[in-house]
Amino acid sequence: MPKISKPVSCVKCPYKWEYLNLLNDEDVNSIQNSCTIIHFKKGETICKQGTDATHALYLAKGMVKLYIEGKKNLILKLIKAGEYIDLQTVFGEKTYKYSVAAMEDTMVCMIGSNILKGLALNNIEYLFEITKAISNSGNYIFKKISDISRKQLRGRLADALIYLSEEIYESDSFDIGMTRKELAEISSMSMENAVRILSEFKNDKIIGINGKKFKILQKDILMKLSDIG
Amino acid sequence: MPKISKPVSCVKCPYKWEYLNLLNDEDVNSIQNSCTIIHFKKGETICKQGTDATHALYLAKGMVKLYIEGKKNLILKLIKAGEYIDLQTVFGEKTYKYSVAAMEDTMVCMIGSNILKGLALNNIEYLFEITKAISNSGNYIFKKISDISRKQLRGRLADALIYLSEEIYESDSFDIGMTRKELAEISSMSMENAVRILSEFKNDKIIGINGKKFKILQKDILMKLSDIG
DNA sequence: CGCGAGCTTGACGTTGTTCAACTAGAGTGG
DNA sequence: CCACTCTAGTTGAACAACGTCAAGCTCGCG
Repeated sequence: MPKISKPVSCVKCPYKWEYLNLLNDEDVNSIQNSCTIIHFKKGETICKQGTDATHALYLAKGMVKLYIEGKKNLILKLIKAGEYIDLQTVFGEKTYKYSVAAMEDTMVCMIGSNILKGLALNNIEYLFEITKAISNSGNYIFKKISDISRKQLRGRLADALIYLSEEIYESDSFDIGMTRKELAEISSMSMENAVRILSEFKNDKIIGINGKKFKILQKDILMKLSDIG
Repeated sequence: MPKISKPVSCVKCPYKWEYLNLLNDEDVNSIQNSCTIIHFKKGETICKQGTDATHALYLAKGMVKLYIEGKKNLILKLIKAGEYIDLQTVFGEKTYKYSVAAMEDTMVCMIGSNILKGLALNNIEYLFEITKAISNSGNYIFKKISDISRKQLRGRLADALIYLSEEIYESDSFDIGMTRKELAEISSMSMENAVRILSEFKNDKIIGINGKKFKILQKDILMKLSDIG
């Protein structure tokens, strides 16, 4: 079960949102009072598709996957520490359109939706940054939907590998930190096909694989595969 | 070529955005001064994927399609009069992630990005409504991506027909106002398959078709097809 | 040592795209 | 007014892409 606590000081918190300092002391205080800190273990569900959002979820530490559930899951994106997970559900229709689960041990700050909305309405620069964040988070989805609906297996898997390398781990060598099944769910394909194409890439010396440790050897080819789809 | 003019009065405009009255006179004035009205004919491109947004586009009259270009297009949604077309490109990263084209004769108000952002920063209720609009527009895309990535042809075409009937034309009988190719681009399939499945639906008396005039005869079956994917 | 979860590979059937041929209707120029 | 052409729509058949099923493998853990 998740471990629950209260923040000691939001102002001094090393994990705080970069725009928190746009708020005055009183407003930070009201965040701090309404905030609950929850620790999730790897695999635990943080929010569930179909339920209503009652809190804004700020990801202070760790990493989560945001995915759509169904007969087969589709992972839309991974989120790293320092971002709100779900602002558009707080400011728009309040039903979650997706589920979120921890990819590693994770620390989440839950702030009551009404508290956050209330003080956004009191501080326009803060609201402006929130609006920017929501906009950019939406923009990412456009790329995803176009990639998934048009590219074939190799292109989609290349996309996933580039995504992990550039956006998530920011290195050519990384531990994917997930199962083959999850990698397939990022690329919207069956687990077997993900494995098959990984083997192809390995045989063609495009990537090196050792268990969950991946190394991108020929990024130009991956890029090309992503390009031609 | 598009026909260009200036607004006479934004306050008295019958097509104005429903939240325009949150602004004070001075701010409405600055919108009116910076606004250019453009009339597009059916088929004309309103904005082009890959270019940078310099203006907010408000759709006063008509209907447009918002689509991602590539070897094959994917129509993400149709937008009816009374909405901004692209707020997330104004408030987030300013490169258009999609193209927009007129589905019928259309009237668009172009308002300089900086003007709109500037007065959003002066009027918090206005910004709040903008934030809500951006959030909900993003939420729609989540449904789309999950439908497209997981359902098969029949389910996706059923989705498109239900979408046209419920969201766009709000009737069981409607003129689709687009080619079979565009209908296929909504459902992310080849034009030939769209035609084939339409014929199936027609033979099974699920829908009636006469040229571009469609009539939904057995909505429950369409719903079921959408459900089982 | 045995068990189970995750991984790997091959074979096969299904789904969807592409190519090709044909039809109907709308617009054009003689 | 009639050929001509062009585009949208329609249908069939071949082929490629992808998912599913099944079998076996490996590694960590009790």
